Amino acid sequence: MSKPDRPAETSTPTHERVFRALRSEIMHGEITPGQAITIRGIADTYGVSMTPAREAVRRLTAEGALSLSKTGRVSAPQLSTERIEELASIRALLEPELAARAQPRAHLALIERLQNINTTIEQMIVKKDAVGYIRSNLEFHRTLYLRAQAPAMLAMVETVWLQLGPTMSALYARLQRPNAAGNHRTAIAALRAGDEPGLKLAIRADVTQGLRMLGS
Amino acid sequence: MSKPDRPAETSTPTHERVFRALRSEIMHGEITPGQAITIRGIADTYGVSMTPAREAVRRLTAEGALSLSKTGRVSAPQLSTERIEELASIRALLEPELAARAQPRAHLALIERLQNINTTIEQMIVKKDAVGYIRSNLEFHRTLYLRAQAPAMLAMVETVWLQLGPTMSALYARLQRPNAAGNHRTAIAALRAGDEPGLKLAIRADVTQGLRMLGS
DNA sequence: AGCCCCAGATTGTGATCACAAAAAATCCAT
DNA sequence: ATGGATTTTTTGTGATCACAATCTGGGGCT
Repeated sequence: MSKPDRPAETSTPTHERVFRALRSEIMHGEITPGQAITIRGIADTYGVSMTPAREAVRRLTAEGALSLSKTGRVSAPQLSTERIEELASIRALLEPELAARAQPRAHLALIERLQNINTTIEQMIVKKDAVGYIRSNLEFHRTLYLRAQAPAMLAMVETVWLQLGPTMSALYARLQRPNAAGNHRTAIAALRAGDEPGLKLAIRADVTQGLRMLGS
Repeated sequence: MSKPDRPAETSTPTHERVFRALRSEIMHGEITPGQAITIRGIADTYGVSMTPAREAVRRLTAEGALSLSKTGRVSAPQLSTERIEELASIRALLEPELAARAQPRAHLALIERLQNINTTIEQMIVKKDAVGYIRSNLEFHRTLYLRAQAPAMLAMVETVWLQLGPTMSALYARLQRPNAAGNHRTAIAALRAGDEPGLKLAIRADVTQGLRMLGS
């Protein structure tokens, strides 16, 4: 009898596609701080009209990923030293909690995934690949935090990552990367041992050390 | 002759106006969870076209203030119990820190302002005015945190308030309000005494107690 | 009565246009 | 050539329109 069939699965809207693409670029540091962003530029970069481009920009500015001047011009934000330290503080408050919540749910496969990601991080450090380093570093944290079953808290942390993205990429040379892999190893060991205080400490150290000396 | 003169100071854009108005309504609990929101409805409520209404909705959804179904319909979010507790946890992590940062900068005038707001809160409790209670309660917290000089952290906390707004209003009857004023008094006393641990404890108690038993 | 199906109304989405403000390029007088 | 005024271009903003998907009632069939 062939019911009407539902072949036309509602495709994801254009503004959503553009939003996701831009957000990924910003979070992974592919945008330079202060770089001018124009709505029309986005529109014909992605081959769409102004409307979805504008909506994507609105969402991004709402998340603090883009800052707009009084005249409405948008650009990737130039973060002040105080702002960087503030965002680092937020990470230091939320991420240990996420790690602690993930711990009881972390099984062996997850730990192995984390180790694999960590070797990728080390490779990126050797290759001095800023974008690759940021991407795999965030993947490490996200992989762990996804187990926390705390989507709102994870979303909040991702917003912070987003705001830090362009700055971290621009100041990549000043980033204290050597310790990152070490802190991650400590975290993994604590995860294995079921040592919650140690895990929280390692994550906190990773976050604060990595972002130290970013403004000088 | 006669220089062009600059009388037309660029007025705040329409989408900004609509956004602020909607955001305030949501944060203060004037929207019922699950209530359907239509772009055209917003548009002719505020006497504007669809474009700025859509942009306001986009920003609000980016903040989690509105949730949209797969079909694109938007509504005030129905928070699950787990989500409520998660948001309460975020408040419990961030707000004590904001209070602690505000403390060294808190002078006498601020403390008096807080006391005045607190008496207003008590009046709202007596009058059983849900919206008034939420509004003045948030004003109490915001007044304190503004002194923390931590705009990013405050913005993050406001986002959480925004997400909780409709639910808090709907479940107003279950809110443990009697203790609110008491916790606030404890916080004020700690503020006066320069007792940072006491202040952080009072704020944490206020946040967690107030939101306890919101899902049953 | 219960259920299904279809027509009409509602709604989100994307494109296009007109307009004003701002930025950039150009020109002119010194 | 240089600095300031002016013209040209760029850009954000808001409105309107067309279209498809969705939702809503109503009517007819079993």
